[in-house]
Amino acid sequence: MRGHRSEANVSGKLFGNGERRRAEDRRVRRTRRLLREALVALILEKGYDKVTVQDVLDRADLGRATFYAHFRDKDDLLVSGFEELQESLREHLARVARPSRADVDPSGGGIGLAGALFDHAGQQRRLYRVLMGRRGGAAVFKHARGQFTVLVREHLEEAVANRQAAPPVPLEVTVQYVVSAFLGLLTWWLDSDPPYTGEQMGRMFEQLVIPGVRAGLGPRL
Amino acid sequence: MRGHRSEANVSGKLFGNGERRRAEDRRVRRTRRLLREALVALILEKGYDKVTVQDVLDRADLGRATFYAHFRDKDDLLVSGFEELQESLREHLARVARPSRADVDPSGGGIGLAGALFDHAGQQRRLYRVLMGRRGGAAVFKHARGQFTVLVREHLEEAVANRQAAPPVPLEVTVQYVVSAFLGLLTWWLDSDPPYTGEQMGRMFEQLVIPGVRAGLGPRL
DNA sequence: GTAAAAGCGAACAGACTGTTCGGAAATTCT
DNA sequence: AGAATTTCCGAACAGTCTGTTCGCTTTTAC
Repeated sequence: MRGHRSEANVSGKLFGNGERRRAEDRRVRRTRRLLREALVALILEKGYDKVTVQDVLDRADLGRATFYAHFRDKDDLLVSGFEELQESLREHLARVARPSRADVDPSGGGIGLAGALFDHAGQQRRLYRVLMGRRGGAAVFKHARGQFTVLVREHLEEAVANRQAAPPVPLEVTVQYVVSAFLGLLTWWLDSDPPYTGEQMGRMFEQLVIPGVRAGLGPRL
Repeated sequence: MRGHRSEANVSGKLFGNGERRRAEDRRVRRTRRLLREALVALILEKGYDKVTVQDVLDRADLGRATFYAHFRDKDDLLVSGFEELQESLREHLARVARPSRADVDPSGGGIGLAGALFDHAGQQRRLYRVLMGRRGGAAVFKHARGQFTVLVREHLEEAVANRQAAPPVPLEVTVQYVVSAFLGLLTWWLDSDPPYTGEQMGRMFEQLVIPGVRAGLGPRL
């Protein structure tokens, strides 16, 4: 019952004995799992804002002190779920997505980056809905948006790296455009549950957004 | 001290005596103005979520009971500011925007719809930041998004009214795309304060988004 | 000037937060 | 299996915020 999540795994890659990625005390795993499950269920029922720590406690059937032994507050608990998802996404992308610049130049072998993301979201729909949907917590959404913005910015910077003229639209504006369009379509898809597959959403996203990106970045060299 | 805002102005277009839009009790005006000003200032300082009714009361220097005589809760107060802004926007649009379909066919006399919106936001920057920016309240943002979605949907439905073939991308997807891109650029512009005028932002928005809309709606007839 | 409306301020019950404690229970290590 | 450690429990706590009530005072409209 030492500290909070922030302290966990400080040791990095070194572990005490033979077993890699040493499992924590079973009670700890159990408690955290129960808390996360309770939170997710409650968010889907009432929306993040209306869920209190008290609700989570009651649902998970755990003591108050126990919660604060593991998480600083409600946000902290939600973020822990987000980090888990991030790991899963990383693996998914490595498996299905085309190597690079997929969102600017959709001609490679795998599906595009956007498609891969929609795909992953479709598989983990429940969790995505909680983290990214309208019922979810704004804090995590902002966090995710930030990460995603960095990703897109890198892609587009690479795309205009060796041009001479400045693009017709400032790069940052185009970045914001892409991110907004993507997240907007994603959350709409998650929340209103239309009959399109993740792959279809990815294709539609590309049809809509890529022409604008081309226009924003300027003539290809 | 009867009821809340919801009851106000029920009479619609009929007023008791000669004066149109009869002014309310001066104390009422004063109180509401003080509350709104306090809320706006506090949101810009701390962000909507962290502002409590108590804060607003202290800042406005009003009694607790007085607040609840006018507004149901914090959200209600914020929404009242939103409605005020909406009125102002309506007038602004009537004055500067091109008549219709401005976002699909940017060739008319005035500036485009998007440009007009950016323009208005630039003039009322402070209030817009509070209502639409990241520090603002999610509830109002959702509300605004809803209204704006209806507007865009109508425009696009009109644009595809007499086609025979279905568009390559379902209309609703295109609608969500346009709304997301617009609101994304708007909030970014409001929050991070880049050196572009509202008119410039409107033009950039059109450069980025219109190609996608054309692709999404399909070949023009 | 009078009557009606609005503001005041104090007090209230209810909910939630985040922290503390010692004792009870589970788990790990040997 | 037994000892040492870690975690959980549960109750209680001070503190904050909400939304409502009440009788009294002030301001306003007519």
